[in-house]
Amino acid sequence: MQDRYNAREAEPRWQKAWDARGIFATRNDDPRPKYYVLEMFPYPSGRIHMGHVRNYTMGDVLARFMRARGHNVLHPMGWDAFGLPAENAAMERKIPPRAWTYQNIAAMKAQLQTMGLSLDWSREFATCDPAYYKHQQKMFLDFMRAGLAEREKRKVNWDPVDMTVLANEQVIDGRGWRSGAVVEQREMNQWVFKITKYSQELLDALDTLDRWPEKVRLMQRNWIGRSEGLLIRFALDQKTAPSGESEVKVFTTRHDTLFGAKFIGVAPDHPLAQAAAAKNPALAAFIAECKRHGTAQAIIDTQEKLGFDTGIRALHPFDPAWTLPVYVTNFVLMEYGTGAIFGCPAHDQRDLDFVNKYGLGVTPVVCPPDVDPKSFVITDVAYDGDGRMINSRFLDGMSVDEAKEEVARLLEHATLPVPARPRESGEPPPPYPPPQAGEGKGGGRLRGNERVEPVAERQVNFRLRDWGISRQRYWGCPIPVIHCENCGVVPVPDADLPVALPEDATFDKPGNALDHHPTWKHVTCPQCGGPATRETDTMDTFVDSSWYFARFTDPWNESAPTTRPVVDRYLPVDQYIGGVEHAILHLLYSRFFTRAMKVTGHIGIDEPFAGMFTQGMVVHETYQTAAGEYVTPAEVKIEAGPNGRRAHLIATGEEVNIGSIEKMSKSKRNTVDPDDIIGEYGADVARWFMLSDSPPDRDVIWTEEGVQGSWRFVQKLWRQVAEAAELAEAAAVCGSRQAEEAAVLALRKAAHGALAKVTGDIPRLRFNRCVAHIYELSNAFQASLTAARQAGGISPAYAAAAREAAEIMVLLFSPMMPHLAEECWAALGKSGLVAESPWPDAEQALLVEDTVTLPVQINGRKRAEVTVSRSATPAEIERAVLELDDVKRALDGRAPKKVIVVPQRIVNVVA
RNA sequence: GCGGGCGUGGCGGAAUGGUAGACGCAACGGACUUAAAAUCCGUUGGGGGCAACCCCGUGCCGGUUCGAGUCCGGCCGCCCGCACCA
Repeated sequence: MQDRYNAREAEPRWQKAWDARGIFATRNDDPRPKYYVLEMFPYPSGRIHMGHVRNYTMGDVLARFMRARGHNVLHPMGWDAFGLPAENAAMERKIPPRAWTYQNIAAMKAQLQTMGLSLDWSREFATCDPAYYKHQQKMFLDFMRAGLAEREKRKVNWDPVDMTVLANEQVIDGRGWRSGAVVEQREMNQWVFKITKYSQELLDALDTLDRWPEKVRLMQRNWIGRSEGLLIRFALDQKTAPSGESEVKVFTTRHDTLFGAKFIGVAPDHPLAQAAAAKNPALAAFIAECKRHGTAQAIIDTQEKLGFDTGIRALHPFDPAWTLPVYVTNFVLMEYGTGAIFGCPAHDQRDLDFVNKYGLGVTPVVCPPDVDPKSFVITDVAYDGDGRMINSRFLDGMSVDEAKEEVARLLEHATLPVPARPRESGEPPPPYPPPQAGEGKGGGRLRGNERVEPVAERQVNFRLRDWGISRQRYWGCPIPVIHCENCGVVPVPDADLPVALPEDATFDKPGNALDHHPTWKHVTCPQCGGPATRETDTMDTFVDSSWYFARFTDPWNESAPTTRPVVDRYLPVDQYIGGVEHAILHLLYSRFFTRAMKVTGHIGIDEPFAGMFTQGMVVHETYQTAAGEYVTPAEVKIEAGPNGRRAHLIATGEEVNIGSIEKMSKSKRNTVDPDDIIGEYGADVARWFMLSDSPPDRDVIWTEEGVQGSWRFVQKLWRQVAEAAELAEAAAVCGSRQAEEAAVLALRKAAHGALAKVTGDIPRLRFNRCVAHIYELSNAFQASLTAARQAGGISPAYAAAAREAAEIMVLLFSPMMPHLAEECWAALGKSGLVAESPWPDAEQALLVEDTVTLPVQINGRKRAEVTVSRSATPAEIERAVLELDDVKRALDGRAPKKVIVVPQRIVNVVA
């Protein structure tokens, strides 16, 4: 046996051995209970980074563990292969997106394979493969038929640099999430998925996802943004209203404050604002000014609330003699509610700031408890708490909730004439539950000869918008529809799928290469046979990743996206692992998509991911030269001494500044290449270090010292196992020694204790604790071996115990360091592979002690210990404790006030 | 502004309301070595004492409890998410 473990030589050897036996290929007819482990599949950028190493190691530990526990584990991998970088590469390097993508996939796959992951590569696919996206196109058509995919004229976020439309979620601080360019608003025809049909359901079902991080559920809850309120129609004073306008609809959650109303505020792009601006150049200028600020200058906007009096007056719903001025305001959003509010300054800070600026007055209508209504005034801090209604006529004395109910009740029974002109835009989003046929807009009932509608209706509003999926890009899944002058929008017949991307697109001008292609879009209409054009928009890449987890269950099915019995058996994913940056978009879209697939018969469940885990980032120190340039960790040598750490450039010896710890990034140059680490130390060391120290959901700091510590531990394990193997061989020839019974028992207890702890911690993904338990076992093992060596002889019983401990230890670290485990397993003379060995069961008898040592506290401070029989009664324990010298001294002859005995835990004497 | 999370040695972090600091890193001492590396053995929250031991200590201030890092209330700080959301 070698005295050093050679990872570079051993790791590829064991990878080949696993491969040869095909042990990670999952069979769909395997009858054992299934367990689906999935890590978020990567975008094929060309290189893996440490974040991937961490993510995939965690999933692999779980997969190997569950496999050893007898499950039919599905652990697949694929490629999120569509996306803009491929087109950028095409432009910059004249390499077609497809070639670039597959080249990257090959490189990254080779890297992943050096990690020794227990992946079923037979299920691998890339989303850019027509064999994948043809099913996606099929589902798009199914969604269309089910009313879940529609074409709408929409105001969209246009990224002028990427020349594409972005979803609201992809606009961050008014800038494109990828390009960083300031986003413009444009009206365009867009395909959308009707995710808002599921707003309530997506919200409600969050409560059932008990194995998701609370943080992620909360983020989704906020994103969906449900609010209950009242939609109130304010009639306009006809003398002041623009022609054709008779009312303004307002959504409010504070209808209790209606008697504190001082103005109506409408968004700059509200129809009423537009109508008023038509005859008022100053107003038009104000609106243009608002729009110009619009997105980017959030900071300035938050400070100053601006408005412009339209001259229009609205009638108070409870008092036609009371009119409210209608202002165009810069703090009301067209995108939320109806794009109009009524302002109650006393109980809303924004309204108060506004009113104070324009001198519209303040009337408090909710009086806090324990405050005298007569002296209650509001000057510059609004009161948004609970209280009793005041200054509110018939509402006076009610609570906020009672007042809300009363206002809603009265106004939903009052009526106003139906406006003459149907609204075009500014309609509220669809109410929940959806209106029944025959109800809704344009309806109303008759009063005399006049059509009337209620003044108000209770409404639930959601922040969530429909999901716009059209992208003006080449490298994405084509939307399978055809535009015909005669027939309109015609779905591509199923038989003609896939609508494949042309291979010969060119990328020499900005915009959509698919649209620029000379021939691709010109087709005949499937309905009338006349000339027609293909849709040249492709789908948002989030569509691709919204169902890949389902496709993995049967990627061989050529005729359908899924095979029902198979997909229904494997889903939901038991444990999904990925970065928190996908907490909203990807996870919410996938949840919607699964429901849409259910409606269209492709799947039998609602929730795709039963367990979700968000892992932390990999962070690293930064290094800067005196000139302020960042340098990479590889260029730096660190020296540590009692006076701290110093860093020098290896090349020149120049001292560099050790800077803050940050997420690994190219710009800070603080990345560490997984290839370098695996090449130098081996995959097991990289894997082990990723699991050590930090809890998996927190950031982990990558340090050279830590990696070296892991490397030393690998060598230590190897030596220990080797020593145990030699002991076992020697056992037959050694004479027996009875004195080692205690050593045998202690060693066995250490091994089985660690086994029990690791077995409990892996399914909870508490890998840092698993690592600590394995260190502890190794330390105990080391101490035991040293003591045995010094005792001068080894009994067969001890040799057997050492061997058992070694085997358990190897099995315990095998999910984390699978190559080393195989090498050790072979050294122990075991036949077969660790990867195919069952997980051992701890012997319960070894987990309990015959005697227990309890800490003894006096007045809550630990002062002594008492060792008693495990089965001792509290009375017996109390008697033993009172005999202790320390306790006697503390009591000084007096009787204790109280003695608390917590069985198996602690004793507290109250003196 | 709203919501959530976190705050423990030199550092990363352990600790079902029950012995605070497991385990690792770093540092220091010793053994082995001509020497170094590697390895092995030990020390390492602060203060006091010759010692047995004693006192203090989980961001700060209070509270509940026999007992609080953990629960409750109020501050302070950091991180994350959302944000004129009506």
